[in-house]
Amino acid sequence: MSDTFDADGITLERVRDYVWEIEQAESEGMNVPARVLASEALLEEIKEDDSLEQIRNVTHLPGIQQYALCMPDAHQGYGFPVGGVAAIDAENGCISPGGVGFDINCGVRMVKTNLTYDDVEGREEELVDALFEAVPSGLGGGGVVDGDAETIEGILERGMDWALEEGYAVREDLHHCEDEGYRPDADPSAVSKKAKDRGMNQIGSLGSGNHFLEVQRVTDVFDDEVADAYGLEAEQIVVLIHCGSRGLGHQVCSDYLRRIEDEHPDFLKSLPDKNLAAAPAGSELAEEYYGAMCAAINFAWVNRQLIMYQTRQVFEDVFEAPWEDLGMELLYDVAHNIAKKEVHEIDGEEKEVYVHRKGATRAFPAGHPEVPSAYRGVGQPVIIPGSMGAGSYVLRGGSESMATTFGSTAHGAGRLMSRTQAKQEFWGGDVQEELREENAIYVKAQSGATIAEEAPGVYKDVDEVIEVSDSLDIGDKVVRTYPVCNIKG
DNA sequence: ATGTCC
Repeated sequence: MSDTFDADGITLERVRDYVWEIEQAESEGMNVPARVLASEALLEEIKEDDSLEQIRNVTHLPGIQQYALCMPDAHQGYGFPVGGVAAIDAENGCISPGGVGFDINCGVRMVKTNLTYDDVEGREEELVDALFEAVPSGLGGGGVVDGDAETIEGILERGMDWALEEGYAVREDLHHCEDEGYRPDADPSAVSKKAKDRGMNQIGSLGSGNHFLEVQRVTDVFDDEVADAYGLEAEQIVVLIHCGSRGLGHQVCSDYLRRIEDEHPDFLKSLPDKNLAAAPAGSELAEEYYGAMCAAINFAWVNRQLIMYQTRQVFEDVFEAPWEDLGMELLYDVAHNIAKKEVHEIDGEEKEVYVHRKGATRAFPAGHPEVPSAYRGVGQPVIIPGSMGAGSYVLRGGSESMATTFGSTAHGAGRLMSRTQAKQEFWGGDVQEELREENAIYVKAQSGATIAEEAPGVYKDVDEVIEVSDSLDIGDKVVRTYPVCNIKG
């Protein structure tokens, strides 16, 4: 077992199993070291793109605490790597839109059912067609709800509370959502009219890219006690919904990147990559971005709620029973592109930090006060989608997450290649046919190109990613699922 | 991710 890993000019030292460190070079402007949580096999893949340079650049941000982190699914992104975690002093540091990502509150929710695979097998096409019909997907406009200006304000201001008031949610849905589906710091007045206009006709829509709705079956139970607390068991049918804040969140990110360039040019010039653009903590711009981002977070939660609402209707039609009788409770909804003010113990003292999780999932452990009461005894559910050919995992927040990763773990399998490269390697129709004939997985998409971009071979091995999380006790395996049918943009 | 460039 070697103690260093040479990644083409960047040297990583092994701290312990699955923990690698890029030493802090103060002369180069690094404020802290960088850490990468990965097996050697994953590190071999991670080193092939710019992730390691990017995470080293992140350590230059003023006020960053302890170390910048790459989760095991890391790949290169815009400024920050996707799969990046950075905790930055909320008083004397900064907040970075690039550390959140364009798709603010991209995230995942899992809906349970009391159906088993036997109930669905042979009816996949009927189900996938009905879901495709009921859930708007693809680029551009068209949502479940036709919004006006007042609707948008309500959603941005109140998040899932809006959905409850309007009859799209039941109270229990809010309890099974990170932050109860509502960020009180949201400031709709900090969201541009252009962003609101883009969101207006996208309320309740999947979007494109890696976003999808997938019916799955539970294939493996790793922890009986926690699975029982979550209400999950072998052969059970569940539904996974993966999407974000659509054009609205994208526009918020673009607007504030532009304003940082205009209003803080000197600060920007001091950073190694202009795509790391950050607003100094305490500045008016930092407050406005935080308020706008929180509003976009609320929008994304309503978006996933409306897609779940439609899913419940579809199951009622197809399986001819009220959704309550079908056991279609929300297990949990997690955000994986987000920055939040949180208090963490750092060097023995409690400190308020902006925890940036860009392609990383909150993974709070048992006993944490922010874990909903139903799950507080075992830790929060962490939902990690794999590719449409691999299946997904439910983890529980692990005992070491607070000490190791500011309460975070991975968010997916992580890409192995760019979308452009994926389209050269795969053809959508072939991928779709192979999944159906060899794996009995029914995929329906607006665009063949999207299927190629999201082909299973485009992703890292989700089992390997989860092994790292489980071994480090930051997110522990509870159940694994396998796809039944999938709709996407 | 995204009305894949204002």
